[in-house]
Amino acid sequence: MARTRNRKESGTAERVLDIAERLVQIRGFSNFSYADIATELGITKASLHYHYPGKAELGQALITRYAERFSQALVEIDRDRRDARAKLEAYADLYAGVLRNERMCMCGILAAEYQTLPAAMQSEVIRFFDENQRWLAAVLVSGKSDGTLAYTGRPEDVAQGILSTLEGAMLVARPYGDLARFDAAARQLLNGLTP
Amino acid sequence: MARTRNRKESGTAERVLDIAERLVQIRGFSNFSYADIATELGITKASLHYHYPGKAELGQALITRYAERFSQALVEIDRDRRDARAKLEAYADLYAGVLRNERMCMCGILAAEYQTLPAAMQSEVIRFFDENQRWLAAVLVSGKSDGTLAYTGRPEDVAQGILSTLEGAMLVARPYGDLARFDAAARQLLNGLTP
DNA sequence: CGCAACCTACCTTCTAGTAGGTAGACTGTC
DNA sequence: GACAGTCTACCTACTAGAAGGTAGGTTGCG
Repeated sequence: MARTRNRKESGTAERVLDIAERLVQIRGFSNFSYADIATELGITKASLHYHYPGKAELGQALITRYAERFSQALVEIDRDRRDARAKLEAYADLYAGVLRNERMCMCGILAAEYQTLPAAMQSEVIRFFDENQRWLAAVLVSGKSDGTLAYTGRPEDVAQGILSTLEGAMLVARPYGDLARFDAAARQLLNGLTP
Repeated sequence: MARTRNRKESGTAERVLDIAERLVQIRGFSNFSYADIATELGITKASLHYHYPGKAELGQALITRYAERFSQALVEIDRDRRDARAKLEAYADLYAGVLRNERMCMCGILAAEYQTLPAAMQSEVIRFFDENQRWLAAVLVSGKSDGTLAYTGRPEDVAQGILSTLEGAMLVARPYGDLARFDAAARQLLNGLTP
């Protein structure tokens, strides 16, 4: 068992994703190449095609892993934070963490290049947003119950407003290289949802 | 005078900008080529280089014209709308108009590809955001005076929050092709600023 | 003529992607 | 336990096409 494990498990395929993920979040999907990854990893482009037959497949794998990790983070927030308000703060902090690494949310940057993305990636981007909004809507509903959040209108609409604001705050803050800019927008958002 | 006008003034250079502008706002700066413009215009790539020596120069001209038009629109809002609240609504409607044409705000999409942009374009993007925030901050201040707007904190921070929210709402709404999605976010934003 | 606005015909570099090969580890059979 | 075959993870060497860009020629108007 241990033998089968240490045969590989160094996981070139996974390291490819790590590098590609960073490149996407900084430069965008169409602004990095197989050559960039190959150079950084110290293997050839051809080997990359062995792991991911085409850039479209690599892109899909990228979003899938990103979305899974994000989901896990949401589960952990649900587990660790008591009230809805604290959950929302933790959610905003997820975004701040990405920005702290001088990156943009992957699906945010992919939304910008949406029209040029392979179809499979397009639907995965939508799925990511949908899942986030579902989670946020649930938090908003429970926040109204436990009295830690206040808002008017449908929770779905408010959820989508929260997502938009945070994505936009990242988008605009990054050219300035200014985390405070994001924090200000996030605080303002939370203030608007405080009873 | 009329003679000098109709010699050219059909303005190939201007038509190049029109086409490039549309392409940038839909696909992003690095996702269109000189060949795309040349084909659509019915001239050769080489002729394009006559008008704009390189893509960097074209990009700069693109932002400059876009920013000028935006400034004009802001002047018109100042002229036509009485109170600050109405100005803010008109401002949000500027964004909605862009989205109605199935486009993204040019500087929003350029912010996403910021790291790969020529330096000259980078600073023009920043200038665009700065100018918008200055205008918004002024509106917020006058809104507090005339009692049509309410907010806490520094007007500069609130202004940057408004910009972020609107850019983010466009970014997220476009993959869905759903204008209502943007409107919901905009209404929510304005509600939060209502006394 | 002189110049603006185009053209043809290139060039280089980068792009994703392919064909075909190889070292070495693993598996099944006698 | 040895041999044959297969699989994994890489390699070299290549392709076609698209990218931005250039040199130098042509055309037609004032």
